Amino acid sequence: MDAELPIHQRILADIRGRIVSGAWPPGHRIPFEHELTREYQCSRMTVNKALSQLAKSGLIERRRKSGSFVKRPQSQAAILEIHDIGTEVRALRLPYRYELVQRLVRAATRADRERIAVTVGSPLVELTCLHFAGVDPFCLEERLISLATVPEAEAEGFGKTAPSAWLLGKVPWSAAEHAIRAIAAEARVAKLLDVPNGTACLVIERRTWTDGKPVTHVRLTYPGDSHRLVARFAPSDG
Amino acid sequence: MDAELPIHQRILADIRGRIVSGAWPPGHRIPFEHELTREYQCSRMTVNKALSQLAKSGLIERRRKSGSFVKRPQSQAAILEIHDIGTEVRALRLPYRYELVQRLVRAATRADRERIAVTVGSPLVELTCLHFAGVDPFCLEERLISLATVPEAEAEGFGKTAPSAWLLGKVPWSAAEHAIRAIAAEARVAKLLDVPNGTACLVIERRTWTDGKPVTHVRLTYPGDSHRLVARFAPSDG
DNA sequence: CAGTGGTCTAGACCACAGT
DNA sequence: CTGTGGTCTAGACCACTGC
Repeated sequence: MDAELPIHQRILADIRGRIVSGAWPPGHRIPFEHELTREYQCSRMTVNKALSQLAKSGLIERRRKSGSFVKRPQSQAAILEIHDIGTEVRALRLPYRYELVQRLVRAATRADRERIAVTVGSPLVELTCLHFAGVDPFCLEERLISLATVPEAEAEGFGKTAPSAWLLGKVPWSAAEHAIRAIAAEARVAKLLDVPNGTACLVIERRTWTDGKPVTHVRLTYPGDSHRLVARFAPSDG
Repeated sequence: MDAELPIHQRILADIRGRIVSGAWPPGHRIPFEHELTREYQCSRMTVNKALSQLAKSGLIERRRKSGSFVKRPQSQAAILEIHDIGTEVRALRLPYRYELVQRLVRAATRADRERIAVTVGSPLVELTCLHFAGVDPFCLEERLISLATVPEAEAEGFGKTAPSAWLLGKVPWSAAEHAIRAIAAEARVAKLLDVPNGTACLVIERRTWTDGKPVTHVRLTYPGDSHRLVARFAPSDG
């Protein structure tokens, strides 16, 4: 039947199947490693590989001297994939256009500290950009970039290149934090997005760090219900 | 300095650090296993454990005969944790209250098929519930449960127990799909949430399956900007 | 063909938590 | 103390792939 999976993957799949199907409910004790060793005719390392992975993915809990137990599903975790806006638009089979509305270089104010964790007075680039799908504004991007962390941003005009793409190629990797909420479009936002005042908008804010230093804060505002974020349940291991 | 990490975790952290810091850019070849074996004075299995994990978490790519290479960051993935509403409210240090507004048992209409993938005519429970934080409505829950998949739901009144908690204990595990968007509250929703008509609301819709069969569709509507979804970047391994 | 990673073994020692 | 999982070793064979 199966296409000759490695032993540890077979063990993992078997156990996961029993948990997912409900045959082994939360709290159920999984056979000890040495029992599985006999059952699958393999060494303990192989069994351990499977069980460690199940533990890491949160399906089971392992306790010394007691054994391994099926965990209660806890916080629903979903993987949210956040794509590049251009890619997003083109996936809708609409022509994509980027437009820089404003670019400022200035010193950070106290108000900026809530958006990007820099000290007051440290240099920033502030960008306002629009992303179009066809003729309609698809997304308003308001961004701060810390010049202390990314000094190269001072020389970049962002007239042609969208800042997200530029940053991806420039700043190596990072930690990030997302916040998603709904707002009513205020006058300035409404005008830029060409929608009536007070239109419900989806706002995604993302803070990014590299090596502990703040890189950028971006606020993406999507008008109306034109945009949906889709996430699938975390399947974790495989 | 370090608190005596296991060797494989030290290797993993070292390599991840070099990738995340940018010292090893995308495309950079990671030392071969046998090289790391010498560097860390450990066996190949230990090195392999670290590298396999890095590969599984998507930071590196491994190719036989060629070696292991730093991957380009691809689609930004963030882990979105979706907690139980009661837990959420209590985390805000507010008293939580659950209230059932309406409970119906009926046959699925064609309109339901967009929400929950059942055949027309198959039996459903339809629930409308409110979750309160203090005296204010915090979240409106509109839910369909497929009685074909979860027949026990017919006997449950949901007067005291919120359906999410009940389902978690009843239906084993599942696949799920989330959609997040912003809407303007229509009259009925606005009245239930005690907000003005047209208030921007955050809507989370979740479809759940078990073993390929549809379990439930739930629409959670959070008024105004009272609610923020927070996601952190997927750090994967650790 | 040769070198890489993928997998596996049959041991071992240790830390830790129940008894 | 005992039994569990956590980690590690020093080998081994194989599959794949680039030369």
